[in-house]
Amino acid sequence: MQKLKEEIGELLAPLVSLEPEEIISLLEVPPDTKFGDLAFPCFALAKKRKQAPPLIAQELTEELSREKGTYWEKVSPKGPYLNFFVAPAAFGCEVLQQVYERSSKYGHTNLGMGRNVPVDYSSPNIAKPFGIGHIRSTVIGHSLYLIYRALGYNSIGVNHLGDWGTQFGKLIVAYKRWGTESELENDPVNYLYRLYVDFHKKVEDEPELDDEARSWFLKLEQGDEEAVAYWDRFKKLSLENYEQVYNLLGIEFEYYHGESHYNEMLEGVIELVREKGIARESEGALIVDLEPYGLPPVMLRKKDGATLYITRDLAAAIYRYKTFDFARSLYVVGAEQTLHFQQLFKVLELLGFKWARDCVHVPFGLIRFKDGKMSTRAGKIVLLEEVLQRSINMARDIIDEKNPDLEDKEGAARAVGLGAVRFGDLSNDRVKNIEFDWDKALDFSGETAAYIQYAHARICSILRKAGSDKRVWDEKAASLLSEDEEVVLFKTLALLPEKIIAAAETYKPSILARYLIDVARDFNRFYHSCPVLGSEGELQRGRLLLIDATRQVIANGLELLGIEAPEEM
RNA sequence: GCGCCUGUAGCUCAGGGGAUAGAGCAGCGGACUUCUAAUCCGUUAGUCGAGGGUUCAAAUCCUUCCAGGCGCACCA
Repeated sequence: MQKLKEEIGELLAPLVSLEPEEIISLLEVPPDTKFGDLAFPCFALAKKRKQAPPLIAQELTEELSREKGTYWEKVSPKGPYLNFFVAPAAFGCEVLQQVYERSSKYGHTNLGMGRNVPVDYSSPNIAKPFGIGHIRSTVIGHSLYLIYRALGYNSIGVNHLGDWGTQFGKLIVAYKRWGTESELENDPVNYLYRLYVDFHKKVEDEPELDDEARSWFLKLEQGDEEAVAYWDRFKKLSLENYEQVYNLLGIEFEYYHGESHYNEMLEGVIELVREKGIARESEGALIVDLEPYGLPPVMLRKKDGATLYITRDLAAAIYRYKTFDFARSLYVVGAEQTLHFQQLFKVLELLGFKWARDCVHVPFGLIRFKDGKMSTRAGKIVLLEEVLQRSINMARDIIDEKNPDLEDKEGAARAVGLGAVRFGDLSNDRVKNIEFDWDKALDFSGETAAYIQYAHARICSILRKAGSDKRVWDEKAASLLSEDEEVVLFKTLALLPEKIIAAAETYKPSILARYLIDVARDFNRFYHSCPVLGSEGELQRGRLLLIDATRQVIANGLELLGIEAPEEM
């Protein structure tokens, strides 16, 4: 598609006295393929030429009537638009050859030139179970990590564990007051969670518990032996639980640098802020006044001397820049922390760090219950493991029913079950809140991962039956594809590279997810009207190339969403 | 009170200056002796939250209002 655009840019440039790049950026896709495949809107020329746009389109058409390009074969005016029609044989051939040659790298580019992009994602709070609320950061972040990697960036997964903070004070108080060793041993994470919930219940009647928790956290920050021992234990037990989930999801991080990792750097941050003269004491605490920038003040140190979340985030940001010299630094964190990141980036800017503008908060909406927000404190939470397990079980049931003879049922059930949960989070715009609903989370019909995976499996099945010897590049066969369904399909396949770029630029994997739905739909239509194995000779070879390319596009796309593409299901 | 986000078909959502606003689900009716019917085809459905403005052109940009969500100094 890019080649076609470039061709049109070069072609039109002398006629309309615009730069080819300008023309390319003006080109748009018509709402209906009957109009054409790419349209040049003539509004922009109206003033310059002192002519009505439809007339300009008309004239340009006449000037081009004798021309014909490599990838387009016809232009025609429609109202104010100059519409180009692709030359199916040449274009299809080009697309299929690209996919064939680049195979698992089709759609990948080297835009990033190997520059570093740390992606802060998942980042659960230690001592709380891994809830469904954390899946969004995990799944969206991981997909962005993969997408940036495909664009030639060296993405670096950073799990900014919430392994520091007052919640540890709370846990220590709760455990010391009413916890028991045996229960902790028995089911660590859930037990810690229960202690946490109980703490918040009891604090309503005994507000002094809060002070006690704060003082335990202060002890922890000061290296008190008992406090550190508790902290260490709670952290280890929680990490073991998270790792099970990460293993199931196939996620690894380059760094598990939690908040505690930055403890030694906090004094330096405070020093730096003082040096730059942007902080002041207020009511015994150290704050940075951001009022001139329309933001509330931020507190870097409490009156009792303990630091806060943002102090550690400042240290982490600086550390990441020093360590990675990043092109961009992504924070895949819920939208409820938007203000926090505005403040964080503003303070970095005030500290004189030019790279502050390369820090990006990638927000996403909350997952909510019908009756309100999930709350760890109140114990209202759905465990991620439970969702994943139920989804896998459901997929297994469907496989038992639809494809009882399948060999690797377990693998397919995992791919489909996990894919469904992931896709649910990736296919809609991240900023919207999601209402958690079991039926929806476990729905495998319609616009879902299963729909895409099914198309993939069907293709694999045909290719298996055809035999691998038939899958060789054959330019003549590829240029034979001219049925509507064939043309629509390879035109869609041509879009993968630009969709990956768009997803990266907007930090929205949903663009890729929606695109894959289109690919699967176009394939299914093709499947129902154009027999592959039932066709013969060159045409069959051409169709095999087409579906093989489709398979490749789906596989490459799903991979970037972190979703498996099973060969049978 | 102030700030940020969201509001599109009965439901869940795409589209984020351009041509007739699109999918899925649900409903109804069709298509398996033929490459996996987890599929496909047809059909019903809209004051794009409301008003005002900018523009040749607004669901899309600006503005006011309404509704919901999320934040706003000792949590993360």
